[in-house]
Order: sequence, then structure tokens, then C-alpha cells
Amino acid sequence: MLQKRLDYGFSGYQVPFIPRAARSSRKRRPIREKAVAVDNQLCAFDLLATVAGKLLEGESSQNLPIEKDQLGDVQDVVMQDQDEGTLCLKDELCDKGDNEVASLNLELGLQVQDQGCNVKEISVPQNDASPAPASVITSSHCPEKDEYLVKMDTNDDKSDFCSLSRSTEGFAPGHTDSCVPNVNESVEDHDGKGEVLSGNGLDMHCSEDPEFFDGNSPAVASSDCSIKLSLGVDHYPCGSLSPRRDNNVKVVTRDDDENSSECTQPSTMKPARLPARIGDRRIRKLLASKHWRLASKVKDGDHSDTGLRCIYRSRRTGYKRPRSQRIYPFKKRKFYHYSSLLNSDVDDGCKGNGSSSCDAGQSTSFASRESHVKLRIKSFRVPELFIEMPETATVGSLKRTVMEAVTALLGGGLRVGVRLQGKKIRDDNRTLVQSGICHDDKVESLGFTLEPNPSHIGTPVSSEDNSLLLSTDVPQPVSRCPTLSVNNQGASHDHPVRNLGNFVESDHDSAPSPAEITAEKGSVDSRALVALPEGSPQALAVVPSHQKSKRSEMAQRRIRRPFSVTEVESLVQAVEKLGTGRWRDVKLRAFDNVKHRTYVDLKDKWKTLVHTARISPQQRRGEPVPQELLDRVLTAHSYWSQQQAKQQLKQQPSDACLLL
DNA sequence: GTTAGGG
DNA sequence: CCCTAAC
Repeated sequence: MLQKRLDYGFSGYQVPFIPRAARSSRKRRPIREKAVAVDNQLCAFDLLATVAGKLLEGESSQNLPIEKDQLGDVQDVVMQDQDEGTLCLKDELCDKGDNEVASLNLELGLQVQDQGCNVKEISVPQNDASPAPASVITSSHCPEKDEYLVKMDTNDDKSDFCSLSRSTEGFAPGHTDSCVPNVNESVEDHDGKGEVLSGNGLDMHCSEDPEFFDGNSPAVASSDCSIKLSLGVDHYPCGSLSPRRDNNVKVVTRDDDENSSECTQPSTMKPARLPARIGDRRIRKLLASKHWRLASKVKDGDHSDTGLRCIYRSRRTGYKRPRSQRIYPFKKRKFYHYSSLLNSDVDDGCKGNGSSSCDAGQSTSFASRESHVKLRIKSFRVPELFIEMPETATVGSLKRTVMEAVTALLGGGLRVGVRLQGKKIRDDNRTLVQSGICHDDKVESLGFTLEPNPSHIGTPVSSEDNSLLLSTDVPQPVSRCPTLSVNNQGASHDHPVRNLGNFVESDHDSAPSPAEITAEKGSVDSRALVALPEGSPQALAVVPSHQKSKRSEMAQRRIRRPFSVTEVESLVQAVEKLGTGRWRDVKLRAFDNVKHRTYVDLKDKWKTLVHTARISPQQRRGEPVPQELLDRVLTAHSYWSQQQAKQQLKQQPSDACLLL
């Protein structure tokens, strides 16, 4: 049966939780128009592209000028009226009545090297709670003409999946203007009418209705790989698309942890060759389980777009969390735009045919002839970024921050993982044939993931500019724009007990680093790349987008700041002295100058320390705490527990007396 | 505002 | 870390 991919909404790279300008201010500039212009004229070079491209050329991102036209979408939303770093975020972005959050949208073409690797999409999941690592989802059975085909010699065990041949592209320029598919239509298509979402069937149109894009109307979009085409690079005519469109990487924001593939612009890039991260900014992913939970309820209950909802559900059986509420017109537009392109191209292929026939054609076309394996990387998923900045930060710094966040993410030690039928292929020396990556049936379940590179994890991050610290807890425009104050390192108080001097700058130490992000994502990467089984309903990705402001309405969750060993040491020492139950004193004693550690935090930490000390070392996670410390924890805990018991025993009699 | 404990 | 009850 024909599967179609219905995707909803995310065709952009979003950096959530940056307060967005209020509607009023947004109106000042016709975002939509601008976005369209940018889209159609293809003049908005991806920031990402810029980063990656420049980086590939050896330039330091620090010196990367972010031109306006390169940041089309970003500035449309956030950087209004700004002239390089003079506008206060606070003024324009934070102190607004509506709680909407801004989204930095990076979505442009990535014009990197001509590597022949087909990166169809980079999606940035929104949901941090789903630590889905970057992932590449590939599918080889149904390349469209605008895709790159990964062609590999099955005997070449040294093959880099990026060094592959690529197919030509053939975008019809005329399609660039039509981008919004009719939702219902798409739904029907998916329902198995076997009609390929293409040219006519996919009569997309650009809706100029802002509301349409405002996240209130679910929309659909792209054809999935399930649309079978006969393969072969040769089949496809050279693209007439503008050069800019070529080698396009789409950055898509997603907040689900589900694997999904999306058809977007073909592109090339060298994911693994990006330089090391820029580590001096705090980037952090936000864990907000409760928010998501809440949003989830809303999603399930409030959506009346039945059709879409159905699809949504059927598509995402393992769905756990709501997608982003922050969907913006331009993003969708672009997305649809891409979709239409792709879909229209499908026409030329085996239109309306089931997958089987095409698959067969494919397998014979290359496998038997050249013993090559052609892979199509349908989607790259890059972990989401959360950025937090002080409201007083300048727009210029915001730009730099975003730049660095993206750079850090892309360049910060990502490696490629290969999965076949859900199983990780670890042996790099095996040939494709040996690994079973040679028959199309297998290739279908082949997936690539962008995984955190172990060698990069733990890269120390330091910041010399506190005003630019990135962190994650800023959904709320004003209330919590963190005051990342510069800790006065020299201000050691004359406390009776040592006030861990190194805690003073603990904002640095414990602030999340890009490495942390990747690490966290990686911890769950096993789910990240499950190749989409053909015909599986998950080919659909329709996302309701109503919960737009649900999250922003809630107080944001603080960033997670794991206790360092030093902090634990200090905590233990204080508790040994003061005992449990006097957390305020503990705080004052040992963490007085550490703002982000409240006495509740200390109490919680002690709780977990006790627990940690009781479990086997194998069960422990995170930075290992020296056993010596854990022993002290247990000792102190038991001691003070006894003391408390005694206290109560003492009081008991008196209480009895009082009662009498 | 603190403390304690569940989530 | 969050949330809350209880103090």
C-alpha cells in the first residue's frame, strides 16, 4: 500500500524559549511576506548552512558575520529593528504581555561541499525529554529524482557514507510557490487510495492566511519515501532548480522522539567534519516532563481536527510527547514548499504504484548490475537546542549565541552510527555485504544516526562572557530571564566554614555544555534510529500544533545542574556538621554564595546521595561520586537519623505530659 | 520561609 | 528538579 508521509509543521530550526516579540511588534513587519520572499528567492541562506559551510572552509565561526539575509527568518521573528547588538532583548522580546516564545528559525539551504551524501533533512527535535540523538533516517527503496543517491560499493569497507555519488536534482521552479497541501486531501491520500501525492494529487497552495500557519490548523505535507519510484540517477533529469536550492539541508524542529523521515531538499554536507564545538556558551536542553505531560493532555483533548488527529495517532504509536507549539508561518511554508517539490517530482516515477514493484525495480537496477548499494538519507535529526539569555543581552549576542549553539551542536563531536533493522552496526570494518546492507529489503531498514561523539563529550566549557551564557530555562519571557550575574570570584566570605571558593563560579562549572546535550541525547539514542518499516503508519507525521502557549504559560523548569564531586563533598561536610533537617543552615554554611543551589536542592541532593550510596555502583549514574564520600553520607545519615529519633523520644514524654 | 516527602 | 503539605 502506498504510504504517504504527512508531516506537519516543522520545517525549520527552532530555538525555543527565546521570548518572541509581541504580536504588536511582529505586525510591524510583515513576517509572512518576508518569509515568502526569502523562500522563493532562495536568498535566505541557512544560518546553519553558513555555519557549516564556513566551518568547512576552515573559518572560525566566531568570525562569521551573520548577514541579515542569512538570517532571514531569525530576524523576522526576533531580531526586529535591531541593528547589530543594540537592541535589548528585554525591551523587545521579554517584556511583552503575551507569553509566546520566539523561535529562531534557521531554515535555508546548506550549500556545502559536493559530497554526494544526501542529507534530506536536519530536524531539531523540540522535546528534550526525548533525548533522541541526532539521527539520520534513510531509505533507499524509493529515491526521488531530487535526492541524492548514496552509492556505495558493497565491498568497500572503508566507504564513508558521505563519499557517494549523487543524483541530479530536478525541481520544477514552478512549484516553489505552492507549498501548502490541503490537509484533508493529504489525509485521504494516506488512507490508502494509492494515489501518489504528486503534481495534481498534491495540489498545494500557499496559504496566505496567517492563521493557517499559526499553528491552529494542522497541515500536512510531504510524501514519504514510501512513494516508490524506479531508481537510478539516470532516470532523473537535471534539475532546473536554482543553485541555491541544491544541496539543501532542511532544518526541522521536532519535539518528538520518534524516528521520522521527511522529504526535503536534497543536500550534501559533511556532518562529521565540522570542527570542534565552540564551548564557551551554555546550551542546554530542557527537561520539562511535566510541561510536556500537560501539553499532552491538552493535545489529546482539545484537538478537533479529527482527520489530522487520526493520522497523527495512527502515525505515532509510540508517541510520547507533544510537538512544538511554536510553529511559524514561514517554517510551514518552507516545509510545504519542499514537499511540493518533492511530491511533484514523484510524478515521474512509478506514480501511484505500490512499493513492491518499485522496490523490485530498484533492487535489480543497481544491486545486480553494479553491486552497489544506494542509500537515501531521508532525514537527519539533530538534537534540539535551548537557549537562554539574559534579557539585557543584545541581539547581536543572541545571534552569536545561536550561531554558537548550532555550531557546537553540529561540530561538537557528532559521529555517524549505522543501524540495520534496528540493530547497531558497530564493526566499521565489515563490508556492506557482510553487514547485510546490500539487498533492498535490508537497505530499507537501514538508518543513520548522528550520535554524540564520545571523544567530545565532556569537553570543558568555559565562558568569558557571562552575558552570553546559554542555558535552558527561559520559556518565560520576563519572569525568569536569568540574571546570569557574574560571580565575584574574589568575594570569599569570612564564613565560619569554608565557603567553597570554587563554587563561586559554579555557574560556569555546572552550566550545561553542548557536550552535555549530546551526551544526554545519546543516552537514548537506541531509539533514535529505527528505520521506518515500509508501510508503517509512522510514515505519517502530523503534528497538532495547538498547544502553542501551554508551555510558556507555565513557569519554566530550572536547568539541570548536576552536582559536582566538589559540591557533594561540601554538602557532605556540612551535613556531617549540622545534620539533616537543617537545610537552610547547610545552604548558608556551604552554598551561601551559590545562587542556584537552594536548600531544597541540597536536601534533594542529600536524598539522592543516600540512595546512591545504597545501591550498587553499577546502578549509579552520572558523575561517579567517590565511595569515600558515599560512605560518609551513609554514616552521617544514620547518625543524624538516630539523633532525630532521640529527639522525638525526648519530646514524646513531654507531649504526653502536655496532653495530660 | 522551612522542612519533609512524593513525583 | 518540581510540587505541596505541613509547620
